[in-house]
Amino acid sequence: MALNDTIAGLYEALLAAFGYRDWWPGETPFEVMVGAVLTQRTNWKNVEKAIAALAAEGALDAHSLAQMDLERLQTLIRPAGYYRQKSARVQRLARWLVERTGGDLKPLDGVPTDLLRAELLALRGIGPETADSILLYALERPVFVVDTYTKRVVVRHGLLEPEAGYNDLQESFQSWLPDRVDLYKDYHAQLVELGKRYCRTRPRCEGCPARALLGEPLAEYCA
DNA sequence: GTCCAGGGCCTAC
DNA sequence: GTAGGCCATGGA
Repeated sequence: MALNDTIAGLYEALLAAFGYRDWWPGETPFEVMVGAVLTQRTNWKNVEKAIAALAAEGALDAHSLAQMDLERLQTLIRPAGYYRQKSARVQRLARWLVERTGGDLKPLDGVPTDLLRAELLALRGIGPETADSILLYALERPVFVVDTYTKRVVVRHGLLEPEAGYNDLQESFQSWLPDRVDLYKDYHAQLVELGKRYCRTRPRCEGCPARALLGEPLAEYCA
């Protein structure tokens, strides 16, 4: 079977197993942007608490966050962890948007995805996954988001070498899949669910819905 | 008590 | 250029 078919088939299998994930709830695209930073290496439940605190403060907009006192921001987002780093990251993102568009997301519509990605990556604290999460989930750009689970699944089943980097994984998925925002969104969500359940640092492969398509994982990962 | 979560940066070899 | 340390809260 061609790899395109395998990867497409894997999505169908995951969808059947887990159901549509309806990922990344958020009242506004800006809230999704903020969440992308807050969720770095952090359980989403904790992020929700931080976002709720920002919402209660009426601060879920670029202007509010751009000018908020840093210590106040730290207090509000504390439940999301790494609050000293994340407060600065969120504020840099907010200030970038204010300078870029006056604080609105609409004016970004005409900006090429590659240019936006470069601008986001230039912000300290915004790496590839955070930038791509913003592009895909907040700005609806067809960019595949790679995370640690994505790499684990792909490498353990021998689809790519362990040396493969973020861009290798991203380009591979984008070559394997049709260029569709809705598919990219849910596929990433499905891979996260798969990873959480079956593909942690210590694999628990019993019942894994990916095995039928991808085969048994390489022995070196099954110790 | 231990593990881990929807990363990214900085520093040392 | 890459391995290792660091950031921090909260739930299982």
